[in-house]
Amino acid sequence: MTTTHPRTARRATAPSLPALPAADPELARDAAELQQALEELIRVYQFRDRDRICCHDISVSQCYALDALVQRGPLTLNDLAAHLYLDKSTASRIVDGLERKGLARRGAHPADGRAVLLSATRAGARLRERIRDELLADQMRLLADFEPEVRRAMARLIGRLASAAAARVEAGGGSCCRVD
Amino acid sequence: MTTTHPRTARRATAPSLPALPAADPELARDAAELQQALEELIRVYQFRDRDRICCHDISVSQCYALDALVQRGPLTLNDLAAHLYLDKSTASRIVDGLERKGLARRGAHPADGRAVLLSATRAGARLRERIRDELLADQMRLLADFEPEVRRAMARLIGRLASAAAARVEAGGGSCCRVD
DNA sequence: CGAATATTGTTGGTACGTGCAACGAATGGC
DNA sequence: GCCATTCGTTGCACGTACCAACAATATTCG
Repeated sequence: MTTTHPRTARRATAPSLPALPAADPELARDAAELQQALEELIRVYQFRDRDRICCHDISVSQCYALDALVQRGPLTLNDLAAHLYLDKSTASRIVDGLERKGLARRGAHPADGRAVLLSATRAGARLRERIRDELLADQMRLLADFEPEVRRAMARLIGRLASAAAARVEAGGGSCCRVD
Repeated sequence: MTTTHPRTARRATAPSLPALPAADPELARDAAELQQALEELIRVYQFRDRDRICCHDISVSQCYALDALVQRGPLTLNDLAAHLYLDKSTASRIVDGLERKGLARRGAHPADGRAVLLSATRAGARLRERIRDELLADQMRLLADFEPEVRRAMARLIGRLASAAAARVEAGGGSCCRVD
C-alpha cells in the first residue's frame, strides 16, 4: 500500500459476496467465458479506437464526448459527465480540449445561470461524421466475414448486454466495494 | 490544430476509403448497430472496471498486465506490451507499478541478457484471483437475467468478434490512416 | 575475431485522462 | 435576506500514452 489512489480502498475485502445466484455451474461457466471474451474485446477495441481516432488530432474521450453532443443535442456538463461515466471535472477538461480545437462550444443556459450548455460546432459535427464513417467502414470489413444471421445476432446481443450493464451501473448496482 | 499529439496526423484524410464490400445495406445496418452497441458497452465496462479494480489499490492497466502474467506465465516486456497493445515504454512503467507493490517481479532471461522475464508474485496471483472472482460475481448477477441460450450465445459471439478484431489488428489490418 | 547493425528495455519529455477536494457563483427553500 | 444546495472550474496527485534517445547485449557479416 504505497500509493493511496483516490478511488482506493473504501473497503478492501468484501466480507462475503452479496447474494449470488449461488450454485449454477452453467451460469458460472457462461460468466467466465463472457468475462474472458469481453476483456479481449475491450482491449482490442480500445487499441483500435486509439489508433483510428487519435490521428484526427482528437483523443478517444474527446471523440466520445463529441459524439454525445452531436447525438443528444445540447447538454449540460453534468449530463455529459453522467453519460460518459466520468467525474464532472474530467468532463470539464475534455470540453476544454474540444473548445480549444473549435469543435464544441460552451453556451449559457437559458434557465440556470450556473449551468453551461454544451454543443458541437459545425466543424465538430463534421469531424464526428468523418470519424464515424471510418469506424463504420472498419466494422463493415470485419463483419463481412460473418454469416448474416451471426452478425445480426452479434449486434443485437451486444446491444442487450450493454443496456443491461448500463442499467446495473446506473441503478448504483454496486459501486466499488459496496457499502450496502 | 493546436496540440500535436504524438499519434497525430500521419495522414489527415483518407483519399478514398479502401475496398469496402460496397453496396450491402444489410451489412451497413448491422455494422452501424454493432458500432453503437459496442461504444455503449465499452464505455460502461470501462467504468465498471475502473470502479471495481481501483479500490484494490491497483489500476486497470496494471490489472490487465497482472492477468496476462498469471495466465500466460513469464513474459518478456515486449511480449507483454504486444499483448496489451501498448508501447513498450508504457508497459515498462506499468510493470514498475506492479513491482513497487510487490505484485510482479523482473527476472533475468536465461538466454538473452538484454531481456527481462516478468512474472507475478504470490501476492500478485492472489490479488488477481480476488479481483477476478469479484468481476465474475458481477457478471453472473448480470447474466442471471437472461435466458440460458441467450447468455451462452452472448459469450460465444463476443468471443468470435474479439478474435476476429484481434486478428485484424495483428495483421496490421489498417494502422491509423493507412499508408498502403 | 571485430565492426556494423539490430534488438531489448529504461528513461526523459510532453501531453492527456482521471478522481477528489475545495472553491466561487448562482439557485432555491424558508 | 439567509442558508443549504447545486453547477462548473481549478489545484493536486498520479496513471496512461506516445515518441525519441540511450546503454547494454545479440546478431550478422566481412
